[in-house]
Amino acid sequence: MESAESPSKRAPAAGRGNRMRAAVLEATLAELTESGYAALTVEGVARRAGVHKTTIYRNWKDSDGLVADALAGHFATDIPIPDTGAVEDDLRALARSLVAAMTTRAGRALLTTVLSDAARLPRFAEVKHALFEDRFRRAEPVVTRAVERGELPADTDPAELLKALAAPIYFRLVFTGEPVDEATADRAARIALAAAHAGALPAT
Amino acid sequence: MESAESPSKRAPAAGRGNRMRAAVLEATLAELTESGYAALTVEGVARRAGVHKTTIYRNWKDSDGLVADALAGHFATDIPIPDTGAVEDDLRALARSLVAAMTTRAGRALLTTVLSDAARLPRFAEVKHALFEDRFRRAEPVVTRAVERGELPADTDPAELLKALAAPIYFRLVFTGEPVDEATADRAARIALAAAHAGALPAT
DNA sequence: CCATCAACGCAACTAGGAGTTGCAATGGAG
DNA sequence: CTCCATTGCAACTCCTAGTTGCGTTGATGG
Repeated sequence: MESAESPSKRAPAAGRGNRMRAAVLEATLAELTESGYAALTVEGVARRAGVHKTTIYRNWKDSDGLVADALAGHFATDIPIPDTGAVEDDLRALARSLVAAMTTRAGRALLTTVLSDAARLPRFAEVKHALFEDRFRRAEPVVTRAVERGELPADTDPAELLKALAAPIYFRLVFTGEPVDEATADRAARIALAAAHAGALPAT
Repeated sequence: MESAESPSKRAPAAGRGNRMRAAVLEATLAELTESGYAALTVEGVARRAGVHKTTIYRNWKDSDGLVADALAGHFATDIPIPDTGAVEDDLRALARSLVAAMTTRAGRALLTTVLSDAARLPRFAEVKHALFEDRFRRAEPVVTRAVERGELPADTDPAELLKALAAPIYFRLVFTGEPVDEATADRAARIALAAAHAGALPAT
């Protein structure tokens, strides 16, 4: 998404903008974590970043673009895809990775932000999509391998199984507010596996 | 939660305040549905309700109290508890009721509001609790009856089963944005049932 | 090493919502 | 029909969004 170079002109000062950008995005995440999306102010971010608000407005279209950038950066780290040779272990590993990523203070707050009504903005929808669709697609081999090994019914839908795995974890995180730990992850794996074995997750 | 009567004074004009209150709460829901929580303004609500903003400030502590009241009112309608004699039918009925309640435009928008960072305020936490804990508790007989009939393992945790039922539905609603219909409800019932039969939902 | 110019700092705006206050208008209970 | 609680209204203060013009700075090419 970076703009093309204009070779006739002098190169724009390289490190300065990047430092500023990093400071602002970090400050945005911190503000979101502490106060939430509805309470976010550009001036607050500017103060925390040690930057003037005009600088922010010159680099981001509006505060939503800023938040979207910050979230995209934070959730850019991919979850490792396990391959132990046993579905149950793989699913448990996936679930535990998810739990670990979402139980940090920042993870919770930023998840909340992604789910807030900001989600009606296209930029946020993209971040959300990357978080819940693309990530899941990357993990699908875990299921297809298990099917090939004969551990799961042949018509098991990989995406559906992964959603059945993630749903109980996100549900506790976001809705009931109950503690979420490795036991939660293991239980989610057990539920998803039971559903798959029972043939409750057929490809449509 | 109504204030105690003061018998020595004249009775406060009865119908007026109630009409105003209803108009304001309805306007609040409409604004939330259209624009979301972050974009909500007291003046906007006042305009839509045909009321002056001072009136709102005199009747509600702040805009959060207003939103909390509106949400509590909207979600006050309870879901009917089925008792068909067969767990599978009961669970399907519960799931379908949930889907019906949450797939209206207002239902989606208000669910989003409950999940927004407004949730860090105590008033919203109460609404959320009523929505996700109390409701579930009311539905627990569906599970206990099934256990008594021998349809489910004796150590099945009612709350866990109901959460396993609701989780996939909410997950699609809130996270992936996929369409949610009766087929989704039926699949959720199948997943929850498979997990229960497999003994994956034991009481802790 | 240093001049240059893009990017940043800064002040001063406009616009609008949050939340408050004093007073006038009104409508419902008695 | 009267009275007074409640609402309408205007005029505030304070804060943030977002913009503009100009002065300042610092990284880079020469």
